[in-house]
Amino acid sequence: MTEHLTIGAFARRTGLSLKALRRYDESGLLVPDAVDERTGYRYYSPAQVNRARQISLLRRVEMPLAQIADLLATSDPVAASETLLGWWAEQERLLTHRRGTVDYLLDQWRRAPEEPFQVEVRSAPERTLATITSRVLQADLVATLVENVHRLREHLTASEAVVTEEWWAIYHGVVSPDSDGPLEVCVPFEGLVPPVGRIAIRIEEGRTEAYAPISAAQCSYPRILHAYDAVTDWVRRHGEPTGPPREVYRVPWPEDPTAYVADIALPYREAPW
Amino acid sequence: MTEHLTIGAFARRTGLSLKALRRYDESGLLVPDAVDERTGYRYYSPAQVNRARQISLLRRVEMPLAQIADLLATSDPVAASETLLGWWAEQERLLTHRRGTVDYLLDQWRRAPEEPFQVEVRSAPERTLATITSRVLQADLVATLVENVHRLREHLTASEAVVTEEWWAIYHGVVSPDSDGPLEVCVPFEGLVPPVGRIAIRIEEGRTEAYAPISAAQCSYPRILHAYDAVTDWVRRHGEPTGPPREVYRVPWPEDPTAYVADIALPYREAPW
DNA sequence: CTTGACCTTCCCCGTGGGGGAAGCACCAGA
DNA sequence: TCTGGTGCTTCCCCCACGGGGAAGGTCAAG
Repeated sequence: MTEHLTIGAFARRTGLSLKALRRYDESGLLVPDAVDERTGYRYYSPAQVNRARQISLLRRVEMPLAQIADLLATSDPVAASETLLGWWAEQERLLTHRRGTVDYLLDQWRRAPEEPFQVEVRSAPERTLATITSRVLQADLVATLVENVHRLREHLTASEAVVTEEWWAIYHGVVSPDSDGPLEVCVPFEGLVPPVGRIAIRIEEGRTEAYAPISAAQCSYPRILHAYDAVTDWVRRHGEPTGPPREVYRVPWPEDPTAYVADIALPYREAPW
Repeated sequence: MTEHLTIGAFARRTGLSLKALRRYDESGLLVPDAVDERTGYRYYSPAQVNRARQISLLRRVEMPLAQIADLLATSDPVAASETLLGWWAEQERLLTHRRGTVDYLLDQWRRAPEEPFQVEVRSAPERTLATITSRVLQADLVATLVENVHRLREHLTASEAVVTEEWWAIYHGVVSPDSDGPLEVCVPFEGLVPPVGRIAIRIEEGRTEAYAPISAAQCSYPRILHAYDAVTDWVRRHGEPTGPPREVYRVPWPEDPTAYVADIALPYREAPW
């Protein structure tokens, strides 16, 4: 049982190709037990079959070689299991997000005449805001919004400021699985409030903004992208944006999914043309 | 609005990188509206933004460029939707199968001392078989088994042959998401039966086979791989395989998941050593 | 000894880009 | 009109993860 296997025999036993085995040798992931110095022939030991099969399986689920190396370097099987599980959870998360993107594309094609969005213009006054800025991936977006609004409201009411239902989120960067903002959650108020921890207090200048009201049903990804598209297109036709887009929530979340829940707003300046 | 956009402006509007845009130009997937012959500058039209954004979204879900080209060449949005949906279903199917592979690996690490399989040897007599051979991917495996056994039994009983509960499936090739057999479903019988349609009648020689009995719980992917491993290892230690492995079902499917349901069998010859 | 199967290295191919160098092109301000 | 700075061009090399195949050396059985 201590005999050596040639690369071909080893390939048949493990389900790996010759090309793959040579590459894994090169990269150090799976080095033959012995290499004939004269001929360069690779000889594998039967004891290596197990590792090779694990590599084969991990490649079948498309784990990168570098991560396979890390994983198999973990001696503790419990830790290895957790690493693998974590990686796999990430794969499932990615798939879930992609499903949303596919849905959006299907939306565009299927009901081609998507109900149009009313884009309006309004002048927003200067306001004093309490804000929390964070980098967040799409998966954690809703939780982050809810949590930060709650923290801001708690701080403001504890400071005896006057707050309303109104709040908004400014997307300084794209929030997607590949990109994490930054995202600034804002609650406007009246009063005198100190900053604390990650809560900043700042003045937001007055501005003109184009906005589209959306319903609760339209507010979830990916349908919300249609509203962004509509506002962005409108602004491009009438002028140019002067800042990042935002979602403005002005009422409590309604029961009725067709009821108004928020505005997608984009500050802009009219074109000189 | 009929102005041309430089590649940089177009990139910002569409979320595609300069590199990507140049590559899409090269490959014909997204050719600029105009190219200055003298300078080589690419100029895109605003009307191309839509196509570019679709490409961007499809790339985010990792659809290959060639398939994106096909998809966007489809003029009928209904047909395009169906193509996209079909492709997406395939992605989900792949993920489901990969989850099985991951589970198998976790199995190996977590309960390291997997209950060992009893590998026995038996001599199988020559039999007359009715068989259906088909190429099938892992996803359709169970349905194919059930359906083909049913068709074979129907034909045999209609021909007044004597059949028992026993049947088996011979895996002439690996059945996985990447590989589709061939798979031969066999029902042994006594009597005189003509072939019909895809049903073949053949003699199977007697042979010696190593086998491991498994329970219903062990029969589903990926746990069943452990049984295959056990038999294959045993055979390698005692001789060499003389044919493809099979799953032999000898009793009706039991209620109790821990009850015996099948054998994983591998014909083999004793080693000359 | 021959022959066929098996092994070696080497290079090019693919996909979908990223990084960066070298060299023009464009536009605004002085 | 010159001069930046920015933007655009091509070109080449790089990544992962191999597949395909050429050219040539090796092994083992008949």
